[in-house]
Amino acid sequence: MISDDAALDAAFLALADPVRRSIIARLSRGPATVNELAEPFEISKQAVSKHIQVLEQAELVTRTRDAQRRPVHLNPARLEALTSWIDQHRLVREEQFRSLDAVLETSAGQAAPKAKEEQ
Amino acid sequence: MISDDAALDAAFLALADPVRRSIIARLSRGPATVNELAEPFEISKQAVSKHIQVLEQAELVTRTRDAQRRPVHLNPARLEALTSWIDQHRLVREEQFRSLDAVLETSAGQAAPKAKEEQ
DNA sequence: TTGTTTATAAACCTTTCGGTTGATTAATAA
DNA sequence: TTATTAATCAACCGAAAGGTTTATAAACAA
Repeated sequence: MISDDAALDAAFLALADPVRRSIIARLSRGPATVNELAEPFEISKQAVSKHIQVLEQAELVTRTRDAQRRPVHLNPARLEALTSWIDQHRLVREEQFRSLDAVLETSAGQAAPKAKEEQ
Repeated sequence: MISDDAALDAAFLALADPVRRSIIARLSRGPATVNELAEPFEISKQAVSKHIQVLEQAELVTRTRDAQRRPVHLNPARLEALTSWIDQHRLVREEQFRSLDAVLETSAGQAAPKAKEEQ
């Protein structure tokens, strides 16, 4: 389970690009080589290679070796770590919106409580 | 449920920053004003205001009005949309990694010559 | 009215991102 | 050996991100 800032930065940033998300979607059906992954896109193979490096650095994918090929594999554990982070902050209290004024009144009373940071 | 590329870009990008994730974490405990949200950080309030705009544009948060204040509220639905996207691509087959060569053999059948033999 | 609080806008700077092209490495095939 | 295939490296470019400071707007309090 990651909760490290830099690791979350890298992972969320990696998913913030349609090409990389598309690569993830492809890999969810099984491993693929760079050439295979590059084929659907109109950008250069080098650009796709860079995208894969971004995903790899975020540890969302791993790579193996098969002769000249460097097959790319999804790392489902990292994806799960992201849903885990999100779930921890998804706020259940549905009434929070309605009781806004009351909440503000209360929390503005004293100096704002030092945020506890994500964990 | 969002699946729109631009919306996903914006949402994942918004989470790819420790300040913005920290803001989300804070908001998961209830709404807050810009000043309250800015207090824990060493950056300027203007910078925090920009971060909030990024979150707002990604529709991860919404804003209301309370006199001079512009309270920020979490939008749990958007967060859920992200976990939903991830879950759709989280690949269950655990054996995928082991059967790499077989998979490559199959998918490379028409594109490449003879793949490597079993290890 | 004047002043204070809350927040944004505008201009600017530096770093990073996503893309390109051309050269290079590594493994394999002939 | 030479050629082919698979992929990366390196240098470069324009656009966007994240920060700053200064100035402005909007609501309220006196």
